[in-house]
Amino acid sequence: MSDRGRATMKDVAALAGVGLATVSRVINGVPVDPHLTGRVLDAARQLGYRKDTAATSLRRADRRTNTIGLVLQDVANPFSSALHRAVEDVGVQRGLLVLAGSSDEEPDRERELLGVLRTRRVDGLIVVPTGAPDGELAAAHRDGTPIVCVDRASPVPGLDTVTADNRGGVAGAVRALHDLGHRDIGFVADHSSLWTARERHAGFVQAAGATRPAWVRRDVHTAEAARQAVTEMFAAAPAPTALVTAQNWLTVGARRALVELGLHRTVAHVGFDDFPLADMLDPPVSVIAQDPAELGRRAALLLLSRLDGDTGPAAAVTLPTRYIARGSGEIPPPGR
Amino acid sequence: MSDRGRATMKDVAALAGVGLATVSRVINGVPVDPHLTGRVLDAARQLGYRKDTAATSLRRADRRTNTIGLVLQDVANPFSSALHRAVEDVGVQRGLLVLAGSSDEEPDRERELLGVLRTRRVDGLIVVPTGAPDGELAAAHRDGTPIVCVDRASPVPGLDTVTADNRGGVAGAVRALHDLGHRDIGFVADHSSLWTARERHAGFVQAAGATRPAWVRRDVHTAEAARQAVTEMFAAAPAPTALVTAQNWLTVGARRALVELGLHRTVAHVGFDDFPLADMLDPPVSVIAQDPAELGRRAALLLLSRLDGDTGPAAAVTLPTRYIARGSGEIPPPGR
DNA sequence: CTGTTAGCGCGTTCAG
DNA sequence: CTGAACGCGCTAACAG
Repeated sequence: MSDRGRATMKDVAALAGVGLATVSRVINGVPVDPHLTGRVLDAARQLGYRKDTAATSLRRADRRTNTIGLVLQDVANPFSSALHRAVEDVGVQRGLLVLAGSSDEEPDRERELLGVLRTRRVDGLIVVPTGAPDGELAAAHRDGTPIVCVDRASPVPGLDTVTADNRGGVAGAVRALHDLGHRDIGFVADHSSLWTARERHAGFVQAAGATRPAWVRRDVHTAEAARQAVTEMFAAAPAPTALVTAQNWLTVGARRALVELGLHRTVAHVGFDDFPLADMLDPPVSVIAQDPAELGRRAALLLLSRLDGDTGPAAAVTLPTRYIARGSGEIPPPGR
Repeated sequence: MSDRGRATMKDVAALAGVGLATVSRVINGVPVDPHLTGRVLDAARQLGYRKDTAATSLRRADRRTNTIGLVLQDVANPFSSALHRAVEDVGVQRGLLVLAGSSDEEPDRERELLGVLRTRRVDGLIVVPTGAPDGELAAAHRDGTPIVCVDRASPVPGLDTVTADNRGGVAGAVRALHDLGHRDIGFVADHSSLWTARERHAGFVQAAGATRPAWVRRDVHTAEAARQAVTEMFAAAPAPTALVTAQNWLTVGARRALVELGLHRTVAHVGFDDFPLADMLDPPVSVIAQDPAELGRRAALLLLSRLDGDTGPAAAVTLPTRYIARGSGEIPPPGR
């Protein structure tokens, strides 16, 4: 055996005094004479043998690497990391490892990541697509790599998707505000290049109808920008009596502005997407919650079924959202 | 060429009308006749060729896979995911991909993950160790795989470590409370099996000296358990005038208890580890902050230097913590 | 059931 | 400079 570098099957075979294929069989659980099995396992243990996944997948007929690629917006983002964890949990039961990367919403970075993952010959891909037309995604699809888009619609036709009912969630919350008596409702959303932001806006328009343009702020991307947008919105007269913010960081920035203006107990406020400690603010923040873990779990299960040979038409799973009334969304308009 | 499955170097060579080795040279940037280079690149583009990382690393002399393994407590935990992102950012500049997994503090799961990562022949490992003696870690070390332990001390002698100054951070915060006049200080910490929990406790003891046993609660693992522990601590007389909680979820649970008891504006409270929205609670929560991203960045840089051949003795980097005064820790004791 | 042999796709000799 | 031959560690097909 070589003592620099790891032991190989050949080393194990030599030490156990059996053929190479017998070692392969034992290691892979193919029935073999129990006596030989013992000798092989002993030799393997003695040498600290671990089989080489790269060589295995190179030789196997199906070329499986037991690895799936996961392209997220940002692995450090709570939404993304909850999704990541759910994918990991499903994968681990099948012996799949996850290669995760962050696109930061940049199409170039997304392409690069997908390229590297393709080079790694991952068995499948789960992607939160930036939405830009993406040759790598299309190429991976043509290569026959199963791909599931999650959280957002696919930029490439024919891919499985798992998304939340963004539109319906916002529309429902707006209707609830309307039922409370609110007629003047403001709206703050993220970059319109994002499918989710467009969907949430569509839900708002669907339920709120036409409103003053100054009360609808789109392409707001950071908590700080949301703080400014909301400050402006409520500095001018007339101001809305209720506010819907379409992303969790925007919700936090908006709340900060409302506190600064002394309006946080006066203006009704509902955010899209739940966040930690939302219930510990004063008043607690009502939200339209989606379940990132469930999005990830469903995407992973869908991918597994494709890996198992399911060749049915592309699935489009839509998961419901859930309104969580905590207080901030239940404030009535003035004079009611 | 094969149309099912991807194009190989052979396919590219055939299409370009050159030898296999020439394609290899062009793809790997070894100088080649510019005319041939063009033909090869054209053919590669035309076939959507991507070189196969598995085959590459199998054949290369150094066996590099350009992959590093990252074993975290939980990829979905904000601390872990911030660290993950920092590792990714350092790695991406070197073309390294990250295989991340969650140990959930379970030694068995940790061992299994490390085993799989070893099978993948990752170039290096960054691990938040559970602390249990771990044969896989030791074996990987013996194999010559560079390993950096981060956030916690290494269970295996001779590994590089990057940790925060847990002990000094807590001791400093306790001294600040003492300077404010506090003499009766409670303490709540996580499982004593965790190195960080033991260090933070040591820092508390070092600065606070002997206190009533009922005011020191260890092995408290969840926000809910912290809520109960703090409720009990302040239900009995005498109760402390200040409280230090040694982990962010425990801090949140403790604050919940203080609010329920109506003591959140009366009892001084300092938490270890910052968390989102700590500044938006009332009163804002003072914390001993560590920088998970910096921990990850330093660990990754240390790993890279090992990959570059640094064979110096094991490094033990300790990063300072930073006290963030927001209000809750600046409440004086009654009658002062 | 076991052993032998031939490649998987690529990098790296070695001749030309 | 280029191309042919070899082998990395393993599995699949075959022969015994």
